[in-house]
Amino acid sequence: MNKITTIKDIAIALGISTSTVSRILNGKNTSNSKLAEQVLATARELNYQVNTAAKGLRTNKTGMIGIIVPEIGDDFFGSVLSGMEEIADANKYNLLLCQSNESHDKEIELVNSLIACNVEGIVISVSKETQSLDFLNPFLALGKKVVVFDRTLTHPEIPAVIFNDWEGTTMAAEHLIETGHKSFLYVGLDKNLQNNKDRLSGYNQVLSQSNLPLCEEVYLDQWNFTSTDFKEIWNNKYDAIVCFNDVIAARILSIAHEIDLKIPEQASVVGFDNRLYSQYTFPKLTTVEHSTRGMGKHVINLLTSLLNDTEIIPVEMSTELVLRDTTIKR
Amino acid sequence: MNKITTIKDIAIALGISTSTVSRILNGKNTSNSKLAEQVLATARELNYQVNTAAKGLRTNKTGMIGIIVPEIGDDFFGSVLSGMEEIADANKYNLLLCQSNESHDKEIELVNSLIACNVEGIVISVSKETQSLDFLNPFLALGKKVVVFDRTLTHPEIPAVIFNDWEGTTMAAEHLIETGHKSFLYVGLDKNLQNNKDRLSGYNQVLSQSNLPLCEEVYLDQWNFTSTDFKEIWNNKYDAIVCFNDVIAARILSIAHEIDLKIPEQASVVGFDNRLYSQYTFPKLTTVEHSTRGMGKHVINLLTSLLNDTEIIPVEMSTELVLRDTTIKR
DNA sequence: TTGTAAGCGTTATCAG
DNA sequence: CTGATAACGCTTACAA
Repeated sequence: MNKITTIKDIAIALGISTSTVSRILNGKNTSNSKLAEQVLATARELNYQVNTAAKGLRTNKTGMIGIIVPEIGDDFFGSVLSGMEEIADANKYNLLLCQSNESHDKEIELVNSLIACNVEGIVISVSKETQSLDFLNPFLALGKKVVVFDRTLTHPEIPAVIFNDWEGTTMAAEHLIETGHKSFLYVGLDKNLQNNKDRLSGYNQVLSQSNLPLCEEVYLDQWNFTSTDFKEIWNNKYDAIVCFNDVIAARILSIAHEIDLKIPEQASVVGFDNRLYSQYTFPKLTTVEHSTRGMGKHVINLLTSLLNDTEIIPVEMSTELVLRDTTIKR
Repeated sequence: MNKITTIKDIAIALGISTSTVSRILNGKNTSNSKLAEQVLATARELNYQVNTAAKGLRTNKTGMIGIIVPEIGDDFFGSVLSGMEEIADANKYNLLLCQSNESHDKEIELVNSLIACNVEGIVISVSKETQSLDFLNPFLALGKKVVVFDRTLTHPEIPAVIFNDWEGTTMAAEHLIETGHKSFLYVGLDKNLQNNKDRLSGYNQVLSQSNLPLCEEVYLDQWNFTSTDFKEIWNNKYDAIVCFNDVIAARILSIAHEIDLKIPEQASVVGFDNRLYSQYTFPKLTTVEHSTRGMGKHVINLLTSLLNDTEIIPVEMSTELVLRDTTIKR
């Protein structure tokens, strides 16, 4: 079993000191390019890899970022994570991945564990239980940085990255009203999420400008509501069903087949997210698209610029209405 | 800005040595429970968190596992990752997440970066380009452990975790034959993937036992094939279309609406994976389910037992046929 | 049981 | 430019 190569091995091989090796490896010896070449060559030869733990111990820079999301398996977070990894990798940061399983206690535990790992920063999307970001104060007090995204709460020292949800639903509302829709049912997930408020208010704002009644609101468990539940809610009262996200919209389409509710003939349906499967529903789902990978990229950009006082590279986080087959002119 | 608490701070606060603190924190001082209590209390009070980098430097145990997948945003890997995180967390391991973007060069780079982070083990699902696991030999030579999953290649020292894909498609084939299907089209993604061979051979084995012609095979890019492409392939020749996965099956259902191919009346369709959206297609997709989270759990179980010489806790990785509406009796 | 001291791999300081 | 030395936070012989 080989031992791992250290700078000491390189130093011995060339008969020089570890400090010189370290300097050259870090590009801090300007002249003496001949020696530099030798060191680099030997390093390559021995497949030297810096020990980031030792380096971090000395410099207090570990190049690690902690990620806390409620559920990794959720395809929304998966897509955001993918964008995060891309930018982190480009900036030589590593991601330590954790899931809170929607538990606030678990979040607190994870933050401590990330402190233990000496991460430089944390990006987090909070659990449903979480009421405040104050539990991150001990972490901030260490001079570390936090960015909160998607599921956010306000905190004086923590920047938040969210979609402009309001803009997205405004576009959807305008389209629906132009095509003659008059009575809106809004199907949400959790009344208190900031996202929910933004999406709902986008619809309501346009409705009120057009002198139409505001959305009636109903909140359902996205995985478990039944067709009977929905039939009663629907009750032939609405010509537009606007949903918090595509999961809910897809379930409604599925239920519509069961209760013989014709979409889009009897009611139009609009989702939110433009998830992969929204093009596989029948009819194909009209929805609001925003760039989830773009969000992930932006979050890590923001954090790394916080960590290094560098400029933020703008990332497109556009929103647009994707018209498919669940909406129709009335 | 607070400094982080170290064992030194605790030692000073109580007027004892750091070694004593260390021992107590690691549960190595059996008696003198009074002192132990004091240490623990002070640690809690100062919100002490062990510095895992320093600990790892000394003990060569970092508690970190590197994960390399081709694409984090893929919902299959997302789900596997979620299972991994659960077990890793339960065993006090942290996960370092990387994506190869299907590039073998990137994989090599990532392994080096994981060596730099001093991970104890790596779990990897290889890129499409990867032809051999030999690039992991330097890592293995360091006495570290590797487990390969889902997209696997054989290597004398690396255990592989895969689904029993053969079993799954065997069940599907039996069902289709019992319900009177006679001519099979297999739609795959990449002829060389081991998964692909297993799934295909599950179908073919049952067909040959039943004296029916084997599947005709066609391989398509899961995101980009067109309805014209498919119409030509289909050409009214098959009564069963069996697919490598649900993504392909969902696209075929979507295309079927366009080219006026009636599913399941003209042909039955079977997917593989039971992904979330397979219940949102129309008609709802018949598919083979296997536990992706279960796979993730099993992989980390296996790796941690390799690392600690502990026993492997069995995890259910069952396969079953989920009958929905894309198959019919002929 | 306790403290002293050395060392894990690296980098920063300082003297030459 | 280079090398000796100390230090980062922690664990572990070894000695007391």
